[in-house]
Amino acid sequence: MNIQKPAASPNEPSATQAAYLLLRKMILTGELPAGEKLKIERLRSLLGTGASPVREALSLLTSDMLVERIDQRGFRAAPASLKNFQEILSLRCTMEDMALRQSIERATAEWEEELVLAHHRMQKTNRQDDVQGFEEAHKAFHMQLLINADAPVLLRFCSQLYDLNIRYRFLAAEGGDYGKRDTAAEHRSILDAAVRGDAQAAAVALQCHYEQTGKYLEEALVAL
Amino acid sequence: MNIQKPAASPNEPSATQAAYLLLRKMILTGELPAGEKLKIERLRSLLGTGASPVREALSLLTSDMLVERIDQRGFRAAPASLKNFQEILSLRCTMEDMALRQSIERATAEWEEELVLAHHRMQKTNRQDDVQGFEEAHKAFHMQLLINADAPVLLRFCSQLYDLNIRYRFLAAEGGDYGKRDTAAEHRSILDAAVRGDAQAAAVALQCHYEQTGKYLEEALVAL
DNA sequence: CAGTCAAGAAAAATCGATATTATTGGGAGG
DNA sequence: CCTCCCAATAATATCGATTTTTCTTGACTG
Repeated sequence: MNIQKPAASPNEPSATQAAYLLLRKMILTGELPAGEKLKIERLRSLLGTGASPVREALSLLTSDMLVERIDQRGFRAAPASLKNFQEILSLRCTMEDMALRQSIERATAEWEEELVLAHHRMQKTNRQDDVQGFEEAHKAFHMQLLINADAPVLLRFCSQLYDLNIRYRFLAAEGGDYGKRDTAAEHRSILDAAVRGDAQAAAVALQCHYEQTGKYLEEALVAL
Repeated sequence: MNIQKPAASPNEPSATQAAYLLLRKMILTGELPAGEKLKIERLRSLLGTGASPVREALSLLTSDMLVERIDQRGFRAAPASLKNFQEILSLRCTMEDMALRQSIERATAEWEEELVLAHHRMQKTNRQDDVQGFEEAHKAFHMQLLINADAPVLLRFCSQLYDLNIRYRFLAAEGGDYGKRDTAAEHRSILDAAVRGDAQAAAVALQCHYEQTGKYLEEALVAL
């Protein structure tokens, strides 16, 4: 007849999941600085949970290359370096290029609509106003560009690399100032090319988007 | 007085590490079939250890895409499919190509020597005789080809993809029969080109190596 | 007879305590 | 004064038991 369990408890996530999400966010935003030792006891009390979920969450974060695990001597937030940043940027360029082209090649009406939607949602968000919300929408847009490639492993890699990159954005500028760039225009030209079905133009626009990001962030990262 | 640890034991690995290595091997070789539910209790008794190390090992294997984790309903061995195999093969082609070219570009005497050594060790091993040993040597050779690229993230991806691919080899043919292929010759031509410093030739030889593998395995995998 | 629901069973997730291993700081010997 | 070794300390890793959550089954209702 009706929905069984709508409101009250919409599937509470496990403690591990909660810990995973929170720790991930803390590392991405730099709240847990790169290279920092991650002591179980400290995180345990921070999260108000037992040691097991914490350890498991950290193990999962290892997969995302956000945490390093050294057998018998604990965990630490993955170190950051200019070199690492450059490698990530370079990998993103080739892998997202590949994914984007495949995605556009297989374009469907549904995908295009979702893409336009994702772009719209991102536009509607003001980064100054709601960093968290913007970041989510921004990632959603970029992933939507690629998702139609129907290549789960490639997608996963791209998602990982995206997150690793985000971390450097926070590292470079606490406030998240984008400088003088007109990212909105960059996004729009990618969107337009994608919707037009012009894989080549979209790929070029995306590359350009990344080169700009790279140039901008490298300046800020020389301090590392 | 209290004999703590006769230096004899060279750093016993943690239970988690042991569990990780064993489970990984069992999944790669198909001893734990693709898609199979991985019940903690069963693995716990199999490994003769507690639940925590098992769970942690499974969490780590998630990073390698060898295990899937579904919140609150446990773990299962990653499913296998022809499509997944093809994606992995295709990704390997582009990523290893990239890594190999970079690696050769930066060639040094030490690297070349290590490469020749790795090749020699692989040649010396007979797969019929010692599957485990051959597989290790084979992976060592392929990774040595790429290691000089000095790109840790890319290397990690390649290593992951290699392992995922290995799994399909075991899936396709228990005995590990390589059919009528002369893999030794293929390996040699890659090695020769690499040592010669001819990145283009090496990359082509490697691609060829993979195409052969792909063709061979696809035949055996149609059953999936 | 199909669908619903609840009790029981099974499994996952978590906790609290303990065993193990690394790290640190201080003192003896060189 | 420095180095090396050892005890004290801190942190990690692991265990065993308990708590939730999911899955199964079978009786009941419409």
